[in-house]
Amino acid sequence: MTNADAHAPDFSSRAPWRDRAVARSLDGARSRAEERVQRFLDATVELIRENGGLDFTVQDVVARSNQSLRSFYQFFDGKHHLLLAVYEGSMHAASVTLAETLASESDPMERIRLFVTTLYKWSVADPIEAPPAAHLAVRSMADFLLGLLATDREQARSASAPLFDLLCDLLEEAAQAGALTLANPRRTAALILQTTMFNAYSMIVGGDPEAHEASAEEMWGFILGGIASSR
Amino acid sequence: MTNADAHAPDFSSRAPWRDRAVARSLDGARSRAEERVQRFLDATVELIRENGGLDFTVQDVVARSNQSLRSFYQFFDGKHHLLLAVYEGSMHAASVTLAETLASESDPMERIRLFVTTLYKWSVADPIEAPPAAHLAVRSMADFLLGLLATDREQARSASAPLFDLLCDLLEEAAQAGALTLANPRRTAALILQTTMFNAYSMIVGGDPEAHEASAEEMWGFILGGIASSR
DNA sequence: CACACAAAGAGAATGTGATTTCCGAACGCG
DNA sequence: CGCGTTCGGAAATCACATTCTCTTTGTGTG
Repeated sequence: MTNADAHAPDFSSRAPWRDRAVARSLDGARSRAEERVQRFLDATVELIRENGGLDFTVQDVVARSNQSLRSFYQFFDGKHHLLLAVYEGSMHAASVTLAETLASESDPMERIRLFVTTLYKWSVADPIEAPPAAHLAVRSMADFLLGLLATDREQARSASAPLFDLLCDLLEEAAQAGALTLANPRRTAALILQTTMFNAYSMIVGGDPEAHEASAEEMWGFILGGIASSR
Repeated sequence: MTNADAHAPDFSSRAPWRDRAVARSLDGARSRAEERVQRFLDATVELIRENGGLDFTVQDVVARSNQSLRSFYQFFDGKHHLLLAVYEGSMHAASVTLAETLASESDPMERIRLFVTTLYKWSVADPIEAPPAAHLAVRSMADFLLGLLATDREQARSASAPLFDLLCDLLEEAAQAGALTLANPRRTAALILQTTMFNAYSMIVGGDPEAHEASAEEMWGFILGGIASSR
């Protein structure tokens, strides 16, 4: 959030006047704090990408971001809250990127298909060669997410909301267009998300850990059937 | 595995002759070792059931089973291997119980439906009020399973094999009977298992965390559509 | 300019668990 | 009876998360 996105001129990197102005106007302290928080988040994302999982230490995050333990615990309640923040950011970024991707497609059903296959690819992707946007391969955070589901249902729900809401919209769109009839759009959306995001399980258990390309369509077939029949 | 199952006479609890015979014939040491391993496993299952998760210490397991840390590390490489053993046992027990349940039903499609709805109930059940058999609510071990998927694909695969194989058989049965046409039974089986076992996600994300009863059928509808359309 | 002070870094101290190690008692066997 | 293996008990070690203390630095004020 520190940097403007790529479509707009990048004021932040060359414009000392702006820094000064912002620092002076908006309480200074606040923006400085936000910048420090962001440095922690960025360092965390880097670490997750590098080792494809969550097995890094808080020390690593601190060192990577050139800050101190003291500051870390000033801004975050603990590692758990850091991960939650990263997860939320990741889901949000994913939904934004997806929405952009979807903009080029107008057929409602086709939009849903694009949503599913794209998210699928991100979920299955090797965490190291990260997905295009600022979000992470879902796989890297899957165990955190499950832990969250067990302990803080409400947080899990709200963190997942961006993707969930987007998919709900897509489903209702399709329903409006008469391409689909749904008894319960919300639960259907949840089932689709679940099927897509936890696909690592079936990839591995079902053998053939290679054939990635084929299976995106295969899974879409499965989901499509599930949707279509629920009328 | 220490006790014979309920359908057979229980030789183990009253039959000193048998204990002696076994101990003398099969190398003695081996059976004694197996008994000790089993005590660790039993204690672990108890602990998981009691607090509905994996947040107990190795010390707890040791104390509960009246053995020593030293012995524990003699038999297991670490907590991870203990959990793996418990998970394998759990999946195996689940597949046995399911197979028994299925025996009373002859229609192939109906058998699949029974498989899915039963496993679903176990997966969603409150871990404390454990499922009927020796296996655990899948939910209690879900985060372990995901960790395993990330680190030891091969182990994850083989541990899940009992359920997977059983479902594969059911699918092929149905295919033989002409009730179904499947392009790739193995991947379909994996998708079904995934959808069923990780349903906690969609239960929570999709809101309505209560309505459990309805959703078993709802999910079966989703899966049925997915299967049926994949011809 | 010197001082008070909040912000931020360095890193030692603490606490919880997992994993290892050491020591001595109990047991099976010649 | 004495020897070697097995195993319990408990202390030692390690890795990390989390806290605490002390020092430095930047800033505004008299």
